[in-house]
Amino acid sequence: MPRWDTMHDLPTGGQAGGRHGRGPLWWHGRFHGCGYRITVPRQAILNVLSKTSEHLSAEDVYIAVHKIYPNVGLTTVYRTLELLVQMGIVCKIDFGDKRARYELSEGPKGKRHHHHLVCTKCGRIIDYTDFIDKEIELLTKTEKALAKKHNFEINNHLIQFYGLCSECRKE
Amino acid sequence: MPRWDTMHDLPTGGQAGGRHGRGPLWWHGRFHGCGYRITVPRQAILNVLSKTSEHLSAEDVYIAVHKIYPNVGLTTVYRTLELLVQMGIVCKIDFGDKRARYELSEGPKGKRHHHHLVCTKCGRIIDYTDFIDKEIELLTKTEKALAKKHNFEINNHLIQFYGLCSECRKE
DNA sequence: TTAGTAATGGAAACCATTATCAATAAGGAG
DNA sequence: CTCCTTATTGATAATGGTTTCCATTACTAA
Repeated sequence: MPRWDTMHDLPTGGQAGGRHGRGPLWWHGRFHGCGYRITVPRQAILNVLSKTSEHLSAEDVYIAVHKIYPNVGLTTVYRTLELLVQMGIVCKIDFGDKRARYELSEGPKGKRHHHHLVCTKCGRIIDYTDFIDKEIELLTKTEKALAKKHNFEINNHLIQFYGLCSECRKE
Repeated sequence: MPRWDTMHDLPTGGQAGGRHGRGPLWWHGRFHGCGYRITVPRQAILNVLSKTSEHLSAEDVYIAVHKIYPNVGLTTVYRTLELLVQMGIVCKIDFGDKRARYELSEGPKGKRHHHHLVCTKCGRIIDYTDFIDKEIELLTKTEKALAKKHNFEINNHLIQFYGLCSECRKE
């Protein structure tokens, strides 16, 4: 049974190194800077999010973490995800299926920035990155104008398309 | 106490006439066409939605309807809103405050088409219509390309900006 | 080592939304 | 207008994702 005092056996390296070009554990600084502690559950949760390109629900994360650290509770998963969202490290997305989903965020200008096509019938999600450049251009312009007109400080945006995926169109 | 057999006292005219240029009760045809019945609760709910420019939650609608027709239940409100969404008459929006909100939809090309600025601190919602033309242009282009590439039939889209409203920026 | 405080996890509470099901009313046929 | 069929309704109970509580545990600094 895993123990809380064995943090060192956590697989912390892996993809994180190259993916963001910030070396492994790049988020440690962020945590320390905010006065947050680096704990096993938090590392495990971030690790799960780093290793997938899927849109995980809190329960998905819980199950994945639970396989390695059965002691981590669902409550902690929710709390940690909320914390990460608030820190801007993770994006919380709603696809209309009654459960929030989470993915690592890379900021609007990041390489992996994408939006979603949501199938309203089967719930399938397709990520797309097409037109991102023009999108960013328009968004930037819009953001500036809106910020000026409404004195609104824009930090994030959401774009989603809803419709029927190729499978569901057949029927 | 209102009775179910007094449908005729429902205020059905009013804004509906000019707003859509379709005359009052324009949705009656839609209902009949789908085989749906026109009932007091449904009329009352559509009436409430027609008379406001706010983003009402199911409970908001329930309370408003309840003032005139105390017999209408919350369940029916949920059911009717769901039906209207499915018919495309109403838009269901999620602002991240845990409750769905509803507003009359006017289609992407309609005059009143707008998007939202959501204050992540106080929850305030600001409608905006700026850049709608350019937005529509990009969206149309994007929709076409995505539909082609992913064989996805796009029926709707969602754009939202998140940030801090003028009030919340002060603190 | 020792406080002091952040973090955790199990259980219970929350609360918007749905399912159930008997009672009721809309709309068409006669 | 009346009857009949079936959609619709509404009170209540159930659901299920998310939060709250709170006693326990584990970092961190001194």
